[in-house]
Amino acid sequence: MSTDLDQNVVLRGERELVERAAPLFAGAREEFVCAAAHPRTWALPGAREQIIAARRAHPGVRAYKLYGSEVLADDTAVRLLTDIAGHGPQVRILDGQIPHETIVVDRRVAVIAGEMRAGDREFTVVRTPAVVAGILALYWATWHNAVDLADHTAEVPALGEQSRDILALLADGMKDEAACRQLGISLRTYRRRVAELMELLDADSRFQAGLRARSLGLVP
Amino acid sequence: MSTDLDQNVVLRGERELVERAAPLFAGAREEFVCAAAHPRTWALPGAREQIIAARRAHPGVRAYKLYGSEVLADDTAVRLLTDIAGHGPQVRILDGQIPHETIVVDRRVAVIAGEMRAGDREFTVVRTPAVVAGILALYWATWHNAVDLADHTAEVPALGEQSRDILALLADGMKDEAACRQLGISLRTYRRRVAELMELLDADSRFQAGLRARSLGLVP
DNA sequence: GAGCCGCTGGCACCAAGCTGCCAAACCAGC
DNA sequence: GCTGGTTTGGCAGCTTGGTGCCAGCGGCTC
Repeated sequence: MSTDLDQNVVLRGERELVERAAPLFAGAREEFVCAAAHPRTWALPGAREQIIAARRAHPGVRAYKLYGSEVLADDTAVRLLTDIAGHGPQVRILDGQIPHETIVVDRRVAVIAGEMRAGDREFTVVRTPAVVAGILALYWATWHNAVDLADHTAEVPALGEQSRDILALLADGMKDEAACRQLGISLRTYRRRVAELMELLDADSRFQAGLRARSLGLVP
Repeated sequence: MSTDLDQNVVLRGERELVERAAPLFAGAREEFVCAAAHPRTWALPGAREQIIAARRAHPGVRAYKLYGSEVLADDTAVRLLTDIAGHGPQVRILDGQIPHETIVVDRRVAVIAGEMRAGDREFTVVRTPAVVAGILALYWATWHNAVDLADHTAEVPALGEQSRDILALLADGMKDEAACRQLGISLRTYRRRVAELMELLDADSRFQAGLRARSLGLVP
């Protein structure tokens, strides 16, 4: 373990992290921000629960948790995060990857996870105020562009193959007449499909449907 | 000036920054990433040009420049950045603020601008690998969600007050009949406006118009 | 004033979209 | 085979959207 004027410390392995930094996490008084690829970041059993329990003892702490979009593919992770979000912390999902876990406590101390080395991960604890502030600045910039977990799970009505085709045709600005011929279905059925789609998107007009479809990323 | 094992250094004032870190910037061999609120960050005359000239001498260096959305309001800044983008560096605009300037050179050294102190700004130079990597991770996450300057200047057809109202009404899913009454104009004129809007958006159908309006961020 | 814009709104007409109704077709399971 | 439920498509009628045409109303210059 190397020390820079006792400001910046490198910890090796989660055990050491838990021993040295857990009190630090639990000691959060105002703000606890965290970015990670996936909630299952703490390999060490119990460490996670310990920290969560400590945090729940201080409900005044604002907690912000940011994850990469890959968690959305993991149902149990989504459930876990939804549960967490129900207990106070704000949870957002970033459209992209978060390769390095980062935690900042009370705007004073940052912990950055690093590479594996000799089977253990390294964690760097940073206290230099300007560096912590710089990390936070980037964090908030990223946070601002991420979307709330609730919005993420609410959306994406999971539509079928044909519905996607129809959306594509609508997006091309094609008339119903031409679109239904292209799909090899009758005009009546095509419009039925569109109506179903609009109901699914909770849209009152086709304009609104286009809007929603774009918002939900259902169309390129 | 305090030193942590000569790894992390705090520099006071731009003069010291230029003296100590300019060679570092100019020495970039692979990658030069930078985030700032505004390109007019270097108060010291000449420093900026010096660095740019040095960088142009090494065209192999990939340069990434990220700015806050406030620069879009500054015409001269936009022109400057467009010029820069024409010379190789990628320039993106983030939808939000970037309160702390950050520069990372060759994935090895990070410079973070801090507070004013005694009339001078402080700059912190970080070399700790994990911290630099963590900063970069957040940087790229942010970068990924920012949009290219060129896209930004190309889009946004700059529509008037009433057009925005009409977009809002369309987005509400309101019928033309109701919308025109709300605006206090005739149905005929309302539809004229909508037709103009659709031409502006290059849309063949209202669905497509909704799509485009959303893509261009013309509607919340 | 007359004459010339450019914009607006009313009318008419057509095109496009929406939906109820019913018969035909399809697809289980029996 | 038959039977009951679902899906499809045609028809019809209605609503909504789209646009050409022209009259009216400013504001403008000459």
